[in-house]
Formats: sequence, structure tokens, C-alpha cells
Amino acid sequence: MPQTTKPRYHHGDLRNALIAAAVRILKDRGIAGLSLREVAAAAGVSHAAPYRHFPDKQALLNAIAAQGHERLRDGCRAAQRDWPRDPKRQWIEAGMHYLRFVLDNPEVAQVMFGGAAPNAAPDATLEQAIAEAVAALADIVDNGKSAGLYRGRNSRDIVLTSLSTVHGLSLLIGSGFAGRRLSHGRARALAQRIAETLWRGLSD
Amino acid sequence: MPQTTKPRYHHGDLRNALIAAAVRILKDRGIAGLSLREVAAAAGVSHAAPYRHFPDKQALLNAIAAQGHERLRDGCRAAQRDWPRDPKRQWIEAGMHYLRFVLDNPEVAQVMFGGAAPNAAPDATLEQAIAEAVAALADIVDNGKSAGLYRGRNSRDIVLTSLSTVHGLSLLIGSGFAGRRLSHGRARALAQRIAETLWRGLSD
DNA sequence: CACCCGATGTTGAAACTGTCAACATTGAGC
DNA sequence: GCTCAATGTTGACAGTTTCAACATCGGGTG
Repeated sequence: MPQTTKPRYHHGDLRNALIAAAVRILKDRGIAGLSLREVAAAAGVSHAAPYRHFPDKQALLNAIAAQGHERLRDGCRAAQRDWPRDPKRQWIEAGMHYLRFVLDNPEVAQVMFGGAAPNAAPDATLEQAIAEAVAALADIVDNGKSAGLYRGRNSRDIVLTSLSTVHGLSLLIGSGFAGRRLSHGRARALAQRIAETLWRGLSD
Repeated sequence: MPQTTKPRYHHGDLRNALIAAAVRILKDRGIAGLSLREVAAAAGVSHAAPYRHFPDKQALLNAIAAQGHERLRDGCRAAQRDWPRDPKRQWIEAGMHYLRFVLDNPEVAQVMFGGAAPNAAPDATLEQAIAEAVAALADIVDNGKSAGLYRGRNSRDIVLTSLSTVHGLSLLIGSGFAGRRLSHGRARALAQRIAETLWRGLSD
């Protein structure tokens, strides 16, 4: 029986393989220990091969970040699909998905949020991914407004208020600020209580 | 007239000089462009001198982060001092200080929040600085509870809710997520509206 | 007062990293 | 069947963190 995968000179889907390898390394070596050379090795190619797919290391990190934002966007859309007649529940579940994602993928979250240098060169696909995630949340808020909730309040303010709170809570917990490592369950319970408090404030 | 400062073999206060130099470089080259060698050069010492004061590069970054948290703590204390009889105002102003700090020092904020790897080795003095900042906010909340505000709510929850919101809002704005660079003034106005909304939620 | 030793700073080097230029190999379309 | 653009490789350069071995100083001890 011949070998199952004979090594080809051209990988076939190296770009995605590199992203996947990078995420894998990220998860157990942390962002400080992530080198392009190791990523290349993990994907089974030579140390400079990544440069055929990414202009530099930051571009690979941006791709990872974009993928993360897509998942946040999908979380919003799923919440909208799963509770079609309950805008409050959509709002809650979207936030819960956000929290879960950050807690399950703290290193990816770090690349998504901490990684972005304040004056980093803009990356078109990353910015679009971010815009789509925000738009998905805005949709949920608009559902609520159509249903008569949040009365007398600017939609954009509602989006930013909601986003600030989940974002802050997730990062706080995810980076261990909120008192040495909450359990997953306690974090969710805390998030529920905070959500109810904020909801009351948003409901006039 | 002899030279004003003759070069001494021993610097005298190199540790603080290194921190100051690092912050200066951080502010115009960004975190990616911050190398220990350049910090050392900026402080006028040889490339390995920093290792007599910091076990590694991360330790220097931790020192910068700790300094940042001290300033957040001081902001809370100042708010408490400046409006001794108005716990709501203390709460608002502490948050505004937080926002201002992050907007004025985005690179330092990045070191404080984005920099901390999820499983980084714990640094005692950094952790204490964080704890003190959180405690200062907790004091303000306790003032409010003594005055009969926030009735029927867990103090810790109030702290975390407040902190989540400022933290999230500051990082969102500071990293340009909230729609391409709000002006300083608009950011403050937005923060005011969000604070009022959250306050309503917290006031039963 | 002289000395001496621990703290502080320097030099030099090892190992690793991002990035580029020059070259090799391939497969898809004419 | 050929060619050429896309993709991968090799080798090198400059810059990084970090360490070990050495140099220099200043404050406490005899």
C-alpha cells in the first residue's frame, strides 16, 4: 500500500492551512510565541512560503481576526433566526454568544482586539468583517425598535451601549481581571444579571 | 563652564528612566516598534543594561501597565475627593477619567489590556495595581450604597457592570471600532448618554 | 582611612525572527 | 505540447531577546 498523501510541491490550499495552523499554535503557545516560521513548518512548507499568501505577518493575524468577527456576526444572525418573534431574547443571546466566543477563544480575541495597533494600516477585508458584525447587531436592535422597545432612543446609541457592555465584560473576564478566573457558568450567570440591568436602563 | 552632566558609569535611576523612555517610544512607534535595545539606547545605556532591572521585556511592559492602573486608581480617588457628597457624580467622573485616559494613551492602554496574555506569568506588583484600581471603584459604589442608591443589588455586580461598560466603550472607541474615529468631544457626549442609560438600569 | 564586595553597567555572542531576492517547480490555458 | 504566471524553496541580511563573562563603581566594615 503506497503512502496515503504524497508530498506535492504545491500545497493546494496553503492559505487556509496557514490560518488553521496559526490558530492552533496561538492556542497553546500564546501570541508571543507565534512565529511565521513555526506556522510555516506546522503547515509543512518552507519558512518563506507564507509570503506568497500574506504580505507580512500582520496580514495573517488580520485574517485570523476577520474570521473571528465573522463568527460574532454569525452568532447575531443565529440569535435572530432562533427567536424570530422575541427581540429581547435575540439581544440577550447575541451577547451570550459573544461572551462564549471570547471565553472559548481568548487568544483569538486578543488578536481581534488587543492586536489592532491604534494606527495600524487598514485592512479592507478585516474592516468589512467588523462592519458586518456590527451591522448584524444593529439588525437585532432595529427589530426591537420595530416592536416598540427602546422607545425614544437613538439606534446607534443602543448598539454602542450594548456592544460596550458585552465587549467590556467579555474582555474583563477573559483576561482574568474580574477576580481570578470566573468559572464558565458563573460568568454566564453574571452576564445574565448585567444584561437585565442594562435592559432596564434601555427600556426607558 | 564644565559640561552640565558628566556621564557616570552608574545611571542613578535607570529603572524609571527606562520606563519613561519606553513610554515615549511606545507613543510614536507603537508597540510593535518597541525594542529593548532602542529603549536602552534612548536611556543612554548599553543594550543589556535593562536586564539588571527587569528579568525580561515583558517585565518592563508590566511596569508600564502597573503605572497605568495606578493612574486609573487615582482618577477614582480624585472623583471621590472632588464631589464628596455626590456618589452619582463620583461614579460618572471616574468613568469619564477612565475614558479620557484610554483615549489620551491608547498605546499604554494596549499594553495594559491587550498586552496581557491570557496565561501570562502573574506579576505581583501589576496585580496589586489592578486590585487597587478596582478597589477604588468599589469604594465609590459603596458610597452610593450608603447613600441609599443602587438599592437591592450586589456591590460586586455593580462594580463589574460599571467597569464592563466603561472598559468596553473606551476600548471600542480607542481602537476605532465605533465607526472611524470619534472626536474627543463626541466620545465624551456619547459616554454621558450611555452613563445615564446604565444609571437608570442600576437605580432599580 | 583603606578595602572589598554586591549592585550596576558593558561587551560579545548564540539563537531566533521577519523579510527579501533569486531560483525551482508546477499546472492551467493557448 | 508549450509557456508563463502562480506557488514554493533556498539562502541571506538585519534586527531582536537573552545570557554569560567581564568591568566599574560606591557604600559599609575592618
